[in-house]
Amino acid sequence: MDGVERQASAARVKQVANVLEEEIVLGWLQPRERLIEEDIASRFEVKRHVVREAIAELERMGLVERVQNKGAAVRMLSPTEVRQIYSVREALETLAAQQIPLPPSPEAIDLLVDIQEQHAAAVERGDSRAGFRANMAFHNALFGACGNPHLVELIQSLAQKVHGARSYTAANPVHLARARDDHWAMIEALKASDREKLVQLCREHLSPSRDTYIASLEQRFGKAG
Amino acid sequence: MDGVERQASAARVKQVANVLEEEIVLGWLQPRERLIEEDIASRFEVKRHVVREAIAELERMGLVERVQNKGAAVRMLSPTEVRQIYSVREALETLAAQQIPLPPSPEAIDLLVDIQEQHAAAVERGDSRAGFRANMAFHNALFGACGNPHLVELIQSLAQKVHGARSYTAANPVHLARARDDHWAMIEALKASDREKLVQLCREHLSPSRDTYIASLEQRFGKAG
DNA sequence: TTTGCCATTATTGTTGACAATTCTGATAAC
DNA sequence: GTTATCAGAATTGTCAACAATAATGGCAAA
Repeated sequence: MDGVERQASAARVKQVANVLEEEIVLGWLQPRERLIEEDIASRFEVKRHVVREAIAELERMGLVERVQNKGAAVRMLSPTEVRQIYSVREALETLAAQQIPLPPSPEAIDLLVDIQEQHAAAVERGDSRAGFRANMAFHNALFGACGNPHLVELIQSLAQKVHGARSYTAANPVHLARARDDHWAMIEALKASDREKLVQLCREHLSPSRDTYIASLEQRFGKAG
Repeated sequence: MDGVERQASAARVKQVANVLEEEIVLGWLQPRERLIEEDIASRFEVKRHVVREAIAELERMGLVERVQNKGAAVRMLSPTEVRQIYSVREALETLAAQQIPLPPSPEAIDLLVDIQEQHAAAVERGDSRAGFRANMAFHNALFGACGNPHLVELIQSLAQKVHGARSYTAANPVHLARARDDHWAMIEALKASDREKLVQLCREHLSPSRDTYIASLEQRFGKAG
């Protein structure tokens, strides 16, 4: 028996994919940067076929682009794509917000407050990695309250797609602080059973990161795209 | 040089996945039925790792379920899941219908008419396989006109998830005829630039297959689930 | 200096063999 | 007759070596 219990391979695949996802989101891996299977394999101490599955997962999420015999590279989203994705996100997230039963259960509130305290702490100490995780957890918990897991799944998948577009905001203190405030306001709206306010907050919560990304993109590469 | 040009493996994976998808949808593969990797591999004359990727794809689509060391089996959707998925489908498809620019381009109409003629012909001669394909093509073309590929992608993925629930309707002449009539009506609404009618048609188009599936499921397994 | 070609290297794709696990059916104990 | 146990078969998971392809860099010709 090994000292460390041997994980099921499915779990290892997920783990590798998650770490790579974070590194893309946080901008440690730049667009166009290639993902070399063997390098990743040795880094995570897994076999190459595990890395292959993880990369396939990232491809499905839209974070990475694969070309036959040329491998995978971090994907670059065009401003148009970003706009389209955010447009659908807005529709789905407001839809979910409209379906959250009000008043929410005390447990749901407690969970959100719990997560949000972690998020606030991460923002406080400038830990963008923990901030990213807590942010994702908050949105999952919030929209999870709508009671339709399939809707939540779609929201998650769309959020994942633009994660790559968030490296510009995920490390920016101003945006992080703003997100934190938004989250607290959402919790207040839930407590007050103010659906209109909640929906509005969800909608407005999306714009800043979208606009920041598009602006920085157009600045770097010109207005085309 | 081979007589048949050798396909890229990515294409072969897709092809295998598509055929298996059809067989699940048409009920040739029953729920709980296992998918044996080697059998499939020899049937399609591909290597096992190709089959594995294809099955992983089906798992992502939600058509099969995988268990560690036990393989994949056709997935059974509970009535609750079906209801939840259709609820999101309705939201997304009406959303897309609302975004289709009116009046539509003549080319778009021509394309839809073209596809729909194939669909009608398939219904006429009772070819459920061709009917399934044409039906899918019609919906892709229709919602594709909304101009947001990411929205279309979500609609497709949701449709795929409940494909397995459609084996009851996909082979039923009454339902096929009804779908055919609905499609023609949609084309008419497009021609008339009658958005309200179009949206209504899209919404009502979904109910029959959902209700039929749920009813047959509850009849077979009782009202639980 | 630049450009085109070629050999070398780096990387991905494919394969078959083997290991680990689960399923099946027969046998024996109760 | 039923249940427990176990060997063998069937099936999935893992691996390392090999093949195929694309990237790299050097060298010669202009």
